[in-house]
Amino acid sequence: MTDEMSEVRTRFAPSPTGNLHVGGAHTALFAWLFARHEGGKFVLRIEDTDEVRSTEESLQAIYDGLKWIGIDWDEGPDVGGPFEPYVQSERLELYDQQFDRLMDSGRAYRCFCTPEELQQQREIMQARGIPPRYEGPCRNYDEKQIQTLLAEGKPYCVRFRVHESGTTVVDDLIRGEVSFDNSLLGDFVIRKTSGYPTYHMAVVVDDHLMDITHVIRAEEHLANTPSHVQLMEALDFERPQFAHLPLILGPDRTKLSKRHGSVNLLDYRDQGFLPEAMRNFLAIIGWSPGAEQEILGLEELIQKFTLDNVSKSPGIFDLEKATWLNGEYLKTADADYLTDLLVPMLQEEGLIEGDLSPERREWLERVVDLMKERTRLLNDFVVWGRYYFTEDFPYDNRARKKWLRREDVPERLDMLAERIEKMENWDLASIEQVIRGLADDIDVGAGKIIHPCRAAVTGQTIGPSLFHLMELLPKESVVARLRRAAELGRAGEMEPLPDVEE
RNA sequence: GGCCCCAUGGUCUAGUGGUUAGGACUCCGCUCUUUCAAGGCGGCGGCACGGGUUCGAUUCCCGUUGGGGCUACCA
Repeated sequence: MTDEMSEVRTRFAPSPTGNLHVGGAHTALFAWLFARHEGGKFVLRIEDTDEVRSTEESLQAIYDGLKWIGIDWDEGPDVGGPFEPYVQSERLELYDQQFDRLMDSGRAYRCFCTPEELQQQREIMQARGIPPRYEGPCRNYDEKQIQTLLAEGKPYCVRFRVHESGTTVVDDLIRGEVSFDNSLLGDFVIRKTSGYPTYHMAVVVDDHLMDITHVIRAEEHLANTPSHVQLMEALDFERPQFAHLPLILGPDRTKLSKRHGSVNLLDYRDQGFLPEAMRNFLAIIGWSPGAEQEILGLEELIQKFTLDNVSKSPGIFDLEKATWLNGEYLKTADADYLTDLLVPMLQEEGLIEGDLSPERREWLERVVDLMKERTRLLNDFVVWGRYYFTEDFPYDNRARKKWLRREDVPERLDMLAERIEKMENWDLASIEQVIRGLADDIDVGAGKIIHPCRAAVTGQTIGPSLFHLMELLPKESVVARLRRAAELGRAGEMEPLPDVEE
C-alpha cells in the first residue's frame, strides 16, 4: 500500500440475475469480514450490465439475502455514498469517457464482426487446435475502412487490444504470483454493440473510480485478471490488491449448482436455518481461525478474519455439517428469539391461530426451551413438537412397535389416566410422583410406565424429559391421550403402519 | 484441447524439515436408564503417486495423476 492514509475498501458486486447464490453470499461475507476487520468500508455495487437477464426482483433478493446473514454495506444503491451511482446501468457515461481514452490511445478498436462470423472464426481455430482468441480483420482496419463501415451503418462493438507477447503477472494475496502468457489472451470486447460496457470494462473502471483497495472475489475470476490488469495499465489506473477466494463445490466436487440442492441462500432460511449459523458455516468454508474452534459469533469472526488464513483449495458445501452447526446455535439461542421465528411457521402449519396472549406466549417459550436442546433445524420444532399444539398428531412406528401395541400397555395407560385425573396439583413434582407411584404399586420398573406414557402422549419414543413435557400440556389432554391410546391399542389399531418411515 | 488454480481421513480443517500428524462433522461402539435425533466416554479412518534435495520429507523442488476454474457482445 502507499504511504498516504488509505482506508481499506472492498466491494461485493453481484449481477442481479437471480437470487443470492450461496457462493455469492460466501464471497460477500469474506469481502465484508475483511473490510470490517480492517476497519474499512464495504461497498455494494450492482453489476447489471447484462441487459437481458437483470431484474428488479433479483436486486431485492440480493438485499434480503445479505441482510439475512447480517451483512451491511456502507455504500450502495439504496444507501448512496460518495461514488454514486452504485448501479452500473446508471454509469454509462463514465465508461464512455474511458472508452474514448482507449480509442484515442489506440488500445481499443471497433469490431464489426457479426456473432455468426465470430462463431465461425472460433470453430476454425478450435478445429486447428489453436487457442480461440480474436484474430479477425477488424483489429487491422485503417481509418478509411472504418469510416466506410461506419457510413454504411454497420453495428460494432469495441475490443481492447491486448499485448501480443510477454507475460502478465497477477499478485494475489491468497495465491501469490500467478503469471499468464499474453499471447494466449484474445482481444476481448469491452463495449457491447448496445453501448453497454462488458463486465471486464465495468469492473475495472468502477473498482478504480470507487477507490476499491482490495478486489476480493471468487476464483473463477482469476483467469480474467490478466485481462483486467492490462486494461488498468492502459487506462493508467493503480492496481488494487487481488484476493481470489476458493470456490464452493457440491458433494460431487463440481461447482455448486441446483443439482446439489438449493443454491439460493434464502432457501436455507425457509428450511429452518438460523442466519448466524449459516453465516458461521459460510465463514468456515475456505477459512479457519487457526485454532480448534469452529463456532464463532459475529464479533469473533470479524476479529479473527484475515486473508492469510483463507485456504487455497475449494470447499464442499456439506449440509450435514451446516445442520449440526445450526443445532449448536439452536441449543444456545434465547427462547424469546426462537419463538419469534417459530410463530409464523406454526401459524402456517395451522398449529397456532391469531395473536398469542402473553400467557400463551410464555408457555410457547417454555416449550421452545424444552425442545431446543435436541433440535437441529427450526422445522424440527414444528414436526417433532406437533403434540404440544394439537391432539391430531401421529403415532410413529417405533412408538407403536415398542409400546403401544403391547398387550399389557392399555391397562397401565388407563390406570395412569385414572390417577392423573384425580391429581390436584399439575406440576413437575406431582407428575413424577404419580407416575413413579403407579410403577411402585404395580411393581414394575418406572420405565414400564414412562415409555408407554410418552408414546401415548407424544406419539414418539424420543423427546424431552417426559415429566417436563407433560407439565406443559393440559392435564385433561394428557388423560384423554392416555385413554385414547389405550382404546386404540385394545382395538388393534396400534399395529405399525406400512410404508411409514420410522 | 490450451491456459490457470488446487491436493492432510468420506467431508471441513490445524500443523511441522525429525509430532504417537491435532480438532470438528459423519459413521460405529459404550455409557447415562426417562427415551434419543440429547449429554458423557471411546473407536474406525488421512499427509494422492513417482522422482529428486536432505542425515531425515506429509512439509522444499520437479513430474504424474486427480479435481476445479477460465477459454461469451454472462458476470
